[in-house]
Amino acid sequence: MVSATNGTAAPPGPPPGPPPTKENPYLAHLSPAERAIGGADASSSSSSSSDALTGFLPRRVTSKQVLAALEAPMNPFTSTPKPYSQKYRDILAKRKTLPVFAQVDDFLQKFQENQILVMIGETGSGKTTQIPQFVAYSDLPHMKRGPDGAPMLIACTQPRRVAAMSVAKRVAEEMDVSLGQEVGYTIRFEDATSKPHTFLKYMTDGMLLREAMHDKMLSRYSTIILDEAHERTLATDILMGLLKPLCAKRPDLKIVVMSATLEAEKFQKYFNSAPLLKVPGRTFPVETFYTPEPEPDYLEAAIRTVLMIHQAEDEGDILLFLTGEEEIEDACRKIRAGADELAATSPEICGPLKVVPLYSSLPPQQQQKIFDAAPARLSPDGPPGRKVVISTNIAETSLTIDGIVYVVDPGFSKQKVYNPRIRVESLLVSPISKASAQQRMGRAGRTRPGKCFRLYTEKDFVNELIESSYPEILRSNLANTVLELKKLGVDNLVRFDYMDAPAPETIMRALELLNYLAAFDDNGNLTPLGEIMAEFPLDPCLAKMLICSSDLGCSNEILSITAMLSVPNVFLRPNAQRQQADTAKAAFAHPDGDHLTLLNVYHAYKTNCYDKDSASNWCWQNYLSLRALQQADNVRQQLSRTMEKFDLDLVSNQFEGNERRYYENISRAITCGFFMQVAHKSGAGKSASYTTIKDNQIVAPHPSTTLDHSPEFLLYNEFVLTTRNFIRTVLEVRPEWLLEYAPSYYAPEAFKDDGEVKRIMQGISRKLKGGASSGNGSGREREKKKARKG
DNA sequence: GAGATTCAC
Repeated sequence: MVSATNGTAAPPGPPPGPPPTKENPYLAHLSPAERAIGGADASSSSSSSSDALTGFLPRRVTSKQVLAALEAPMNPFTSTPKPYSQKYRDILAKRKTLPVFAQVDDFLQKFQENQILVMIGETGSGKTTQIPQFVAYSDLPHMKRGPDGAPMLIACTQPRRVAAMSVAKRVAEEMDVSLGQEVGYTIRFEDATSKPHTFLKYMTDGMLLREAMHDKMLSRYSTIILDEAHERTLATDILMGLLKPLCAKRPDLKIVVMSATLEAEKFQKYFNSAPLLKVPGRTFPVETFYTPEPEPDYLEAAIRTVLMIHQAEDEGDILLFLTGEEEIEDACRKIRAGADELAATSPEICGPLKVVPLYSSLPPQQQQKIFDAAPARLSPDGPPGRKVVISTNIAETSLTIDGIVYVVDPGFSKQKVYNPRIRVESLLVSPISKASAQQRMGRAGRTRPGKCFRLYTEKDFVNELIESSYPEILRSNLANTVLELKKLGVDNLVRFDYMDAPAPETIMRALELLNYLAAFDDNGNLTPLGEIMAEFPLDPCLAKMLICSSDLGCSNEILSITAMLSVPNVFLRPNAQRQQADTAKAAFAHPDGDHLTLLNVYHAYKTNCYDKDSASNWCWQNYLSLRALQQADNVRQQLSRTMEKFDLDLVSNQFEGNERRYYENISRAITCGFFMQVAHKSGAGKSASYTTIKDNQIVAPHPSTTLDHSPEFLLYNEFVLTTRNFIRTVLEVRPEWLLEYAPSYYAPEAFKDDGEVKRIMQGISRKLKGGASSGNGSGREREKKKARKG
């Protein structure tokens, strides 16, 4: 039994767990009544519901037993006995044809004999729906009780909310139970589970990570299944790093890591050579074509290829992958023009072509169009119509379009990159990985055999494309993650067992920031403030600003601003109506900065939108995104609950007759969180420019700003690297506040170079020291006037 | 005087 902790070759035998008792070593964790499943006590009223599970020994279940139980008359998973419905049997017949079903035996054996199991299940294998059910027969979580008296749980994590919801719904149907009872899901803003009944829970990976913050042992879970692990989201990576050592402390906990395609070896190796189970997929063959020579202009080549397919290939829809909104809209226009020309010149060969763009910021109504049928042929014996969807990589994983037969893959996507030196995340058009290329190709073979046209050479595919995309953890600012890890009890962040360790500089940058924000003390330990900050689903700067706002009497306002900053841009600016949109925005503009403008918008939204109709009308008239505003409202509610939990008062300062003060306190609170993101003006008049403090990057306020002047100090929410260095969502701040709320960061000694900012800070701190002896307020007031002149 | 790749708490 020595190897039980590391998931390697645990010999067949009693599973690790509670100490054995006389009657049945495997049921010791059950209450006496529950132990009777073996058949000894048949008099209890609930026994009939358990008939199907008679003879089941937890984690020593055979495929024969499972297959028999699936055919039983009564559902053994419901709390009161219930006969299976006809629908259940119909679905069961279909389930049995899934590739995973052929491997129940293999799965159960490997699962039961090992603590950790790695599974490769290709698309269409049925792994996401079936494996958790197989685990349920083995774990019997509904008959065990966790530390809080509720049933034990099987978790299956997903990177996306929609997947968690839709799979849970499907599995509830398959098990003939109601969604939210025995089978449920948990995603942000929505918990469709029932504590006394749920034993199988689908959830987003981020949600399980949040739960781990409050229960480090994850003691309610008997098995955790990490699905889509190959996507390597930040949350999945952190979860893997937490679960690996947890296995030693929880010998009864089992882990299944499910992944598509390659890289299984990497997962196996990481989890101490865990065994591997391969399940074939069920897709149609896709023939792949490469270009003989590299294409100098992929956009032009893509358009040409789509039109070529339209002329020369059999009926079937096309999916083209491009990198972004602008490129997609551009390609749509050009392909429409090309198709019109073809239809005019050779109507006997080319039928009608419907061109549909797809990207995430498109309103849902427009996104639905990807599911429309291809246009009909113009005459009964004319050439068939065709649909072409031009999409970002949203169609690679998040959205599946049935009926695609041809995929055109230029080999590029926009990817996030992080530069820790200047603490900036930016987007870069980069070559995709082999794994992405495979994924794109697979989209052609979902309903029948297809073709994939890669607009690069085979040689480039083999030699130039990396195997898999870099995991998110290597491409992100980790401030938030580092805070979370500390809260999760990870002491040494550098020695944490990452599957791929981030650059030390990225971690150092995060630690530094958290130390300046006073979330970490100088020894790198979490402060009481840091403990609270970690509870907010926010970036550390936002969390700090929100927490500070209570003392400044403006938490209601900062709460609204935080929510607005946490959702996509609320301002719409359709190409054809830019001017009208800008005029509409001007009505909300606050001259001192965009944060205050956002506050105006939120207030206006709340006063003008009291029902569905008023909301959509008002937003439409004001060029605002209703979707984003509703989301902001949702976020605001969630944050206010966290505020209450920590007794952070929700308060406002008086506005009437006190406007200047009202806004000043809001600006001060924002400064508490964002003092590290401030730029200083150099030069004057039209030649004025801004330089970020300490990082010394030359930046310009983003043209979308509502600021109407050029203050000496400008705080920014975001640094964006596009055509130039822009700072977006900016706010005028006073240098005295900087020194007041971040004395160590702005102490004159903390500046390496002698610059103007250092001199200003020297001046202020001298005055403050002088003023301290002569009282408080008046000295500071004089200081402000002085600073404004300078 | 610009321009969002996608998810997640």
